[in-house]
Amino acid sequence: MNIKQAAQESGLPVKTIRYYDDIGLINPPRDHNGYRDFRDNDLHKLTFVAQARSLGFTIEDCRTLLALYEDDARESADVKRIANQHLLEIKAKIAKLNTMSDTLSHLINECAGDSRPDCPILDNFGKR
Amino acid sequence: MNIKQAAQESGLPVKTIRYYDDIGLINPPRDHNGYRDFRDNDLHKLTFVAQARSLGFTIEDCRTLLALYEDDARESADVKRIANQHLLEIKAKIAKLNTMSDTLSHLINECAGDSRPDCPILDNFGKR
DNA sequence: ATGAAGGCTCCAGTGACTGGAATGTCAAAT
DNA sequence: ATTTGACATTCCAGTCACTGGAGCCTTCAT
Repeated sequence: MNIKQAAQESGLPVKTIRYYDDIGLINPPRDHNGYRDFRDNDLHKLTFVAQARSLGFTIEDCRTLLALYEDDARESADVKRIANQHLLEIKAKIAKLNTMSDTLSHLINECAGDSRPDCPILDNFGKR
Repeated sequence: MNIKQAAQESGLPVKTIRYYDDIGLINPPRDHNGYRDFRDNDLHKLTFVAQARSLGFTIEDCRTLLALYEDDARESADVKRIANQHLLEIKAKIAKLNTMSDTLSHLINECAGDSRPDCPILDNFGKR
């Protein structure tokens, strides 16, 4: 299967797939013409990575998870540890964004938003 | 005032301040020796940008907001519009992260996390 | 034979810094 | 007067995960 179809099946852009090959995340064989030839195995890896990335795992996480995926002797505890660590990071981000959201909402509420220059948002930014 | 003190007062790293100068966000005058000399005005801008950045505004937003900050004839509606737009983006990010968090939490709960290889997390990633 | 569509590689850019090297300046201690 | 150390400067490279584009090659249909 050529790269375009692999892109359609995995939902990843062609460019991204080539990038994943460049960094050694996948390693599809090549045809006589140099074209990548995607088999089931490569396609699985692509969907795997696509899923993991959509959950916010880094590429390096994906590399580790893929290795575990391929390792019949893995221990699910290893996977769970990585996932838990990542979950904590997600939650930390959410907390930070919530704080931002609250602060910003408050400022926006205070601001008249009319043609006058007075603006609590800017006033607040100017404060130390 | 030298850059180090400006960094302490604004809470920004020295490197970041130089970077803000490079990209023209601030424009402190130079002493005879080439050292930047931060005055009240520059310090205000630095704290302003630090605040805005901490709320997640992009550098380009900061540039616009700074211009409004310095513009006596501004209309607070302009500021409010930018802030509202940004608030929407923050909320979108939160929503996305919440989805990730939920999905991941669910998978983690399903995973035994012991020495056996069976792992619903990996299983799910393999699915399309 | 020609043209379109798809493949390939390589280079550069994104955002917002951050680290490091090489060099210059200043104030204080010797 | 010199030396040391802290601080300043610029410039280059790297981060992360792509993304866009140039230039070229292959395949397939007309």
